[in-house]
Amino acid sequence: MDARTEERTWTVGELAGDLGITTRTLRFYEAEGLITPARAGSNRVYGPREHARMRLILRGRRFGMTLAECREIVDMYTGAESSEQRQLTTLLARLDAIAEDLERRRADLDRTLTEVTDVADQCRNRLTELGLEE
Amino acid sequence: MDARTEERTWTVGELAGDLGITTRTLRFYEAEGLITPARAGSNRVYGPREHARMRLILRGRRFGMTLAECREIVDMYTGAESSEQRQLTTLLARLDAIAEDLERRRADLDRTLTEVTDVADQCRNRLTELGLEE
DNA sequence: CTTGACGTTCACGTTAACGTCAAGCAGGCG
DNA sequence: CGCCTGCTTGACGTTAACGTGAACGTCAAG
Repeated sequence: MDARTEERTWTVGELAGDLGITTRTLRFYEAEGLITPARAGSNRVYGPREHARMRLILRGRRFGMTLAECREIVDMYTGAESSEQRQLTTLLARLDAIAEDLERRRADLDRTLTEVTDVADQCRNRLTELGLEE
Repeated sequence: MDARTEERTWTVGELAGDLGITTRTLRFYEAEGLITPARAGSNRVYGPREHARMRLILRGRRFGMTLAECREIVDMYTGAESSEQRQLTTLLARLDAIAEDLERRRADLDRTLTEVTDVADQCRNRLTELGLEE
């Protein structure tokens, strides 16, 4: 019965619930060419591949990337194995650029984090002072 | 001549150029209550205080915060010294929540970064393979 | 005195990323 | 059978964060 190729599938509603988004978002992303689920008749069928792809996209969104940027990256991921030498080279360049950007963001975030915790510490000190004065 | 209180000032255009944004953005932020520059006649005059405030806001924006969130944070920063005990407590709670969020983002970013560098490494391996085969 | 380069306010336009109906089909259930 | 639930495709509405232009003031240079 070919049981080993039986992969889990999701409907729009299921996947949306699973990912914490709405069905509208899934359909919108499809219209924008970010995902291409299979069809059972007219109904969308999402497989594990689409599930992973969506998680990638959503992570991109969390980092403030536009949908176009998300698509670019996800396409690069999925096309990484099948690429020819020339494409691999340009892909590698893009990946390095992205990594560089991410490291900049990381440094930025670290600075912000220490600043925030510093202010929080000042608050704590001020509070203990106030507590001792009265 | 009270020279020690002479602080550097900027016009809209200067500050915009300095921060890499447009004058429209500065005026918009003012209309939204994020900054309140002084005036020389009808012209806006920005001091070091506004400059720093803007850098804070822009950093918030880089992290994908909305202007409302930026305002909240910046207001908290500047109001940190003058606050009373009750306000300090709620302020501290907010700061801790923000720090927690930032740490989550940081972990997320780290995961992404390692993933990207992993894929890049796979690319490099694949490229050296291709180089050896021919 | 006119020409630019800067500033001002007011107001409508734009884009991304969805939300929100509307109208209709398909299947299961009491 | 009627109803409910969940799917479908449009199509229009919405919000944030500015862009863009109009219409005007002001000051220094030529």
